[in-house]
Amino acid sequence: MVDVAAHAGVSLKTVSRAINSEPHVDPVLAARVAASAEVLGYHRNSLAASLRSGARDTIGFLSADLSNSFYSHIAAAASAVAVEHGMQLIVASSEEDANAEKALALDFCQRRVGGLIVVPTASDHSYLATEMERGTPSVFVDRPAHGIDADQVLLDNRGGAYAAVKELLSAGHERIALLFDSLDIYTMAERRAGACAAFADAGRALDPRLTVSGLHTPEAARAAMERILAHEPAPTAVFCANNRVTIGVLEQLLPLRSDIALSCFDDFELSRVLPRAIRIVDYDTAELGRRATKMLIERIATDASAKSSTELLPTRLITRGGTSTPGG
Amino acid sequence: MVDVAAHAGVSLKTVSRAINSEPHVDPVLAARVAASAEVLGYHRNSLAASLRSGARDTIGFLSADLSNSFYSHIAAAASAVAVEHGMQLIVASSEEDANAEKALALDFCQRRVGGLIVVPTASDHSYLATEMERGTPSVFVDRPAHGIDADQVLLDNRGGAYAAVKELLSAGHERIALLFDSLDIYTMAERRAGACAAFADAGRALDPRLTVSGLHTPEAARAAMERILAHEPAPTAVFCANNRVTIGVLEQLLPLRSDIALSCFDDFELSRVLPRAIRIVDYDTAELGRRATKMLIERIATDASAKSSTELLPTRLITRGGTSTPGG
DNA sequence: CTGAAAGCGCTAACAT
DNA sequence: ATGTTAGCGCTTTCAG
Repeated sequence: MVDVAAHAGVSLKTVSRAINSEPHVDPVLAARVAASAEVLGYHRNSLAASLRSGARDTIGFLSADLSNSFYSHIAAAASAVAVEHGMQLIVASSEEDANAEKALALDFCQRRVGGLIVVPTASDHSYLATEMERGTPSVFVDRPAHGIDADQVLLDNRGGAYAAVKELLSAGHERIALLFDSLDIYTMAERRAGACAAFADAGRALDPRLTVSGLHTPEAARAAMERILAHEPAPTAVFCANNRVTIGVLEQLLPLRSDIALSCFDDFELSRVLPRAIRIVDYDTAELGRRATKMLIERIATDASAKSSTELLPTRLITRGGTSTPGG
Repeated sequence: MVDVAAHAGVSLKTVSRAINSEPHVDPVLAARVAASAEVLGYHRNSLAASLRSGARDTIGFLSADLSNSFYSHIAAAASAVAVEHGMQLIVASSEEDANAEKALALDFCQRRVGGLIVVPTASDHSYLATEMERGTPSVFVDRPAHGIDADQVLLDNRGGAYAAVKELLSAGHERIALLFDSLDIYTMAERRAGACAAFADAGRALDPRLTVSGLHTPEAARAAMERILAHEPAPTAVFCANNRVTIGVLEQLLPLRSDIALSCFDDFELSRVLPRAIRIVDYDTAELGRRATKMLIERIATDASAKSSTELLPTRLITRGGTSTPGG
């Protein structure tokens, strides 16, 4: 930069102003600076710039599992919004490890990110309180924060499950199987609560023999479905609480050409191609990332003192597969 | 940091050494420094550190389309390798826009990234030559670089297509339809070349009425398949050159309960659940990202002068769907 | 509208 | 093993 200043015959500060296209710079000088920069192959060092100015133009995105396409979609949407606002997204994945999450979050803070978007794993996030006070706000996505008061963007898990199960009940289904992943997972507990509420509103209770949780893989879900079909009078409907469960259940039911009604949380690739119809609790994944990023940028811009808020993204029931959405 | 030094009663440099846990530091002093840092709530500023030391501990990942799960898987794998090596990944998506790609790449360079991993869109990458000379190496993933000599990690598109089509020919199929996306896309041209080679080796020529390209969406592929079935004697086998084509073809064929043999490039979610068997040219997506990151880190570590290399990742033929992989 | 000086937080290169 | 001094590349005062 000093070289550019010398070459252009102006002061360092003028180069700085010209490079950043600040107002009140003589266009002639600005042009001369630009020319000199070009000749000398000058490249601005934005690290050095932000060191002195304290500007924070990058956002840290900390996912529990980036190779899960659900979260990578969120990250992609977040990145787009960040770039739109002249910021960049740094991403890292904690691989569902609470210690890794903490280490990565702190590393992001050392890099002086403007803020953190976290898909949390760790049960305790109080270590972020210090960072927030020091000027690094966080927003939590998909799962709530614990031990700390922060902005959040969550899905309406409870409402979505409620709507799906209520629909099955209204259709007159007497025997409804409910299949969940581990109830330790926040989203699962919420979805179960929604299902329970629908049953309660219909004046009915869950059938414990048709309600299974802890199904962590498609294979576990498939086996659970097989067991239910073998030992009980067949259910007339099944509610699958996430897409892994759905896939397992489909593996079991499709070959049987079963006409058991299916209602499932989470859409998935190829759901349209299914040879049978299926109801899906759908939502806008990218919107989770967009909303979180906007909230964070908003919080960075205004003062951190504002009360933290939680946004609940709506879900909707759609039909997929069968002949219902030809070519869709 | 000066405060910490004062509090601990040592010099600035000792604090620096202690914080970075350099060797040759009195453990007693180190402990005192750590304690003071804790008390004062000191956080290292890694931006300032790398400004002075010139260290470059972040990698820029520039994807053509991050919301495409294929690329986000690559990014996730790259991030994991980067973190393993004490670096972080910054990601951005050019959204298949050559200008955006250039702007983002240059922005990464301004941030003094250690190197760039690029899933290219732009046809011309000569603008990166300057950056490479100035010490920012690039490696290209999935698609080759143009107008510049750089490291690359590509799929064996040609070999995979060759194997798939050869298998169909060996099985005695007389009428094989070949469906491609636009041949302007590098991977498509390669896959077509592989298919042609298989035909040539069998002493046969492609049937132009059964060979369609430019199928950019599942719907276009579905319509193409419909047209072929309507106007020609039905093919006994179809080769789909990517997963969007495959989905479109499945939308057309599944409702018909057709037993036309299917051989498709790219695996996809739910392929196992298909009610019919399908041959798939499969590969390790994450490995693309891992290899690229390792190549880049290697190149950063050694001198940039080494000859650039191209790695070709192998593909393999697998069977999915039907009853062939129960529960798999 | 332009410039000179000071300094962001840290580390490299010497001392000691 | 520890301290001193200079300076990374830029921006921010504050003067002109």
